[in-house]
Amino acid sequence: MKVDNPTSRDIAELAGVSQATVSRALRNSPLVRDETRERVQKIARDLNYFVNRSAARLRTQQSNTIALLLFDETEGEDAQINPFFLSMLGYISRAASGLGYDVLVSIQQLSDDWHIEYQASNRADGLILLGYGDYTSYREKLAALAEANTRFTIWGPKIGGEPGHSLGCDNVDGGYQATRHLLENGRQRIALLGTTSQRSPELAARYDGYCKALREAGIEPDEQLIVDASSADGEGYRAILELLERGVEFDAVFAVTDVIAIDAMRALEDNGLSVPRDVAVVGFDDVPLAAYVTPPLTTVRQDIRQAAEGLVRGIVGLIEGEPVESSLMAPKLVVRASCGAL
Amino acid sequence: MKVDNPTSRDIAELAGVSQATVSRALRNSPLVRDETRERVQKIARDLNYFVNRSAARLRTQQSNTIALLLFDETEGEDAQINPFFLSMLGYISRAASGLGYDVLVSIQQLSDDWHIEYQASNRADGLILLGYGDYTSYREKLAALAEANTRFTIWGPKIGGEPGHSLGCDNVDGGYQATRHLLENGRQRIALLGTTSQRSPELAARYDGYCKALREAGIEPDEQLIVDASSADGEGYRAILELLERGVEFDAVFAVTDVIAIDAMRALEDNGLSVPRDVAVVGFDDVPLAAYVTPPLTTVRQDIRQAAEGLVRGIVGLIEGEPVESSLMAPKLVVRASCGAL
DNA sequence: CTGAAAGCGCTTACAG
DNA sequence: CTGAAAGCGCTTACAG
Repeated sequence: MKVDNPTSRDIAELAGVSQATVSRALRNSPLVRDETRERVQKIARDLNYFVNRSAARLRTQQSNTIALLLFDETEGEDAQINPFFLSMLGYISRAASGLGYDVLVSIQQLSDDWHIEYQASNRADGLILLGYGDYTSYREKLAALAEANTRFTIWGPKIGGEPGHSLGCDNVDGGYQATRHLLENGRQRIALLGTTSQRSPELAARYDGYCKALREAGIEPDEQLIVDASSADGEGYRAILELLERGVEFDAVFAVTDVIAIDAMRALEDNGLSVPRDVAVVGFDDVPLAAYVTPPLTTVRQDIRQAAEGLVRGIVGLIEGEPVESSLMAPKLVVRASCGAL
Repeated sequence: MKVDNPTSRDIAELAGVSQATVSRALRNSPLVRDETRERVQKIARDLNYFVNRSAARLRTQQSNTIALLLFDETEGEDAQINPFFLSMLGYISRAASGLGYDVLVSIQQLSDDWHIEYQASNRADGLILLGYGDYTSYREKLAALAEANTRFTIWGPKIGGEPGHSLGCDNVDGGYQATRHLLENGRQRIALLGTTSQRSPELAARYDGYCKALREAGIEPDEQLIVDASSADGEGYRAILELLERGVEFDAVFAVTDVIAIDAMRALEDNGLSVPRDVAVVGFDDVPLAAYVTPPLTTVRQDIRQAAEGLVRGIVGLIEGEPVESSLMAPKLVVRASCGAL
């Protein structure tokens, strides 16, 4: 009764049926009589038999696997993946598993060109791309994927004309919510720390939302209040210094990322400005640190779980031939102390 | 010249050789003449051909895939995976990819029992288990894996008698380093916040290291200085209050996790004790927050990358039949301001 | 409801 | 150095 690596043939022999019937019974085919099905399944269980997925894959030409390609921005040996994507991974894995798909994870460098291989080699039925939000750098890669009829979905905003399915955060709405919240709390001179360049479409969209909220309140965005800053170390600090140097008055700051915001808060305090009394601050992303800084940072949060589930639904839809549409998710304002509303 | 989903047969036809020769040429077999190999490979490239991995897997009975099973401690819908394991994932993926293996990721609940299936179904050649450090709860599962001849390696300390390969942090050494550092900086009355229970062997080992350092300095561990505390919210705070209530004198605290340490620092400050002037504090883990609290926390760090690479080497060794031994990695003390040494 | 048969696309011993 | 052939373990049309 002990077989080492049992196959469906072994089960068939023990059950006294054909191998085809075993296959049907294990897949709960309605073509099999109840009694037969149960007998076969019991034997399979007793033998610790599991369907050989390699064989099933070859036969069905499906892998029931999704490849999750994480783009690693840091060239070099030390992989530092954006923690936002890392925490998405947990939810992606669960959602995929719920739909019967395995998840293959790979870290990719900008120079890598293996994307197409995943589907072409039958290792995966489709791809989820994380960290490819900056379409401008990846346009060619994405075009090549589409050219090869690869199914993929991407986390990021759709600018228009890009191939493939995407799911993104409505960054315009996020910037709008942040700015509007400051306005509602009586702030009038709201500085923007970030970028207006289309090189970073996600960040530029947050700026657009900022402008929209201001104009809605009858305020024309003021060049003097806008300072360029990236999320690199010290950029937020430097931006505040520049603002102070300009001698322009301001009573609030909207930073397009939490990293910039936290850095900026330090600069404000160092220069004798109290947050939020003198200057209210709002960030974007809700990084784990945001809740722990002093004062705790008001920020805009993207629902990671919803995003993950949307991406999985998207790629599975593409794989199974259902219609899927690219879409944007509404972010949510998380009010803490730094904006002065508490 | 355009074939939709080319197979090795298509390449063979175009190259005017047999399908077997194509297979050999693509795998760089020395049996193939240089000229032939190059001709075949060029055609494959031109056609965007990739070896069908499903077929290769079935034929070779290998998947060249490692399953990474992350244990999720939070039962329920909201997957909150320990960030330490999440960041390990990046390095595991790279190391595996360097050795020619794909990585399949799955989040598992305690109630799940799919572990065996991964290898039995040919989805993976072996498993890496993360978050299964508390052997006592998993002993049965691990025994079942071993019983089924599943190859696996586990992150955690080996207590003795457990089946399978493991790689862990030398927690005794970590606790020893932390305590010894405090002693060297003149602290004599060092409180321990944590647990001595064998239910948490990793934490208990840190306590053992603490005792070892004290005894080496001629100090007998004092029951009065040892307070039970878990990493749950507020436990570190409560532990300090208990210590103060006992009325026992102390000039330093070694907390077995950073979470406890950070919580404890807050309690100390709230009770008018300055860190590190009155009480020096050392934690364990080097969580991201540790560098950002005030004062920055001195702590013990495990080398995530080294751990990841060790686990991958371990499982690949098992798969490829090389001898592998379970081992412990030495952690490293990261000196910041909270211990008073800076 | 069940079985005999074909075939998915490779890899590799065997023969030359 | 190359080819013909077998076979990995399934799933599924086809026939009854």
